Amino acid sequence: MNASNHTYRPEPLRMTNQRKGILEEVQKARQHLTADEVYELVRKKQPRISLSTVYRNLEKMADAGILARLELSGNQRRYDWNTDMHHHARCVRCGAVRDVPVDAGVELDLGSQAINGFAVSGFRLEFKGICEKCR
Amino acid sequence: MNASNHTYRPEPLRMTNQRKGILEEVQKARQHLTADEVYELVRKKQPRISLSTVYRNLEKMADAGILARLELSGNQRRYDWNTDMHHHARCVRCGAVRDVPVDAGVELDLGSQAINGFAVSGFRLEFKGICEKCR
DNA sequence: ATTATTGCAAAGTGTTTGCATAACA
DNA sequence: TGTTATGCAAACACTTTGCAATAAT
Repeated sequence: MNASNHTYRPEPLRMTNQRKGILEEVQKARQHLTADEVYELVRKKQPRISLSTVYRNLEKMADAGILARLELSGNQRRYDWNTDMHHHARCVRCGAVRDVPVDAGVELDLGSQAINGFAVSGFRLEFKGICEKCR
Repeated sequence: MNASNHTYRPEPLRMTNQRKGILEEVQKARQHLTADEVYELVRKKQPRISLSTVYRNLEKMADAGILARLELSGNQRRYDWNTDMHHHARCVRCGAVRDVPVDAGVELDLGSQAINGFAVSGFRLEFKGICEKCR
C-alpha cells in the first residue's frame, strides 16, 4: 500500500470465489450496498464466507479501482459499481442513494484560483432531497 | 427537531457549567473539533466532566442550532461554531478543515429542474486539496 | 513452493444509552 | 419541587486485525 523506494509492484489480486461473489453482487445491485448487505447477499451462495472477508475485499477492490468507495457524510460506507466520476443524491425520506451524472444541471466553476489558500485538487458534491418514489 | 401536532415546546436548555465550558471551547477553537478533542480541552478546566456529557451536549447544541454539526465524508464528526451556510475544504496532507464561503469562486447552478427525479432541497460541497501550510 | 487469502475470534473506534445521583430553574 | 443534566459503566454499530489454516498462482 506504499510506493517506497523505487520498485513499487502492486499486489496481484487473486480471483477467489469469495472475491468473485462479492464483485458480482455489487455489480448487479441497483443500490449502493454496505458491507453487510453484500455479506448477506453473498452468503446465500457461499454460506461459509465471513464478514471480514467481505470487508477486506471491498476495500481491496476499491483500492484497485474495480469498485468505488462511497462515503456519504455521516453514513455507513457503501460500495458502488460505477467508478466513473459522478455525484450522489440522497433521499431524506427513504435514504435511497442515486447517482447524479456530473453534468446533470450542475455547473461547478472552480476557476484555477485557489480557494482560501487551498490548492484544490477535487471536490465531492452530495445532494439531498426527496426522490421520485417518495413524493 | 419535529414540529408535531400543534404544541411543540422545545426542551429548555439549562446553562450548566459543562455546557458552558463545551460551548466556549468550540467557539474559541480555530479548528473544527471532534467530541474527544473538546473533551480534552474542557477537561483541563473541569477535570470531572465525562465524555458522554460532551457527546450529549454537542449533539443537543447542534440540534438547537447553537453549533453546527459537521459530517465530512468518511470521517469523525466535528463541530463548528459557524452556523452560517458554508462549505469545507480538507487538506489531504495534514487533515485540517477550513471553511469556504459559499461564494468563493464556486458557481453551482442547480436551475429549478429536478436532478434525476429528485426534488433537490440542498447539497453539500466538500473540497480536498493541499492547504497553504502544507505546500 | 510461494505468498495471497480465508475464517474466526478478538480488539478497536466512535458514539449512544440506562440508571441512580446531582444541579438547575 | 419538578425536571433536566451529569457521571459512570456498559452496550452499540461498524470496521480492522492477528493468526493459523487454506487456496491460488
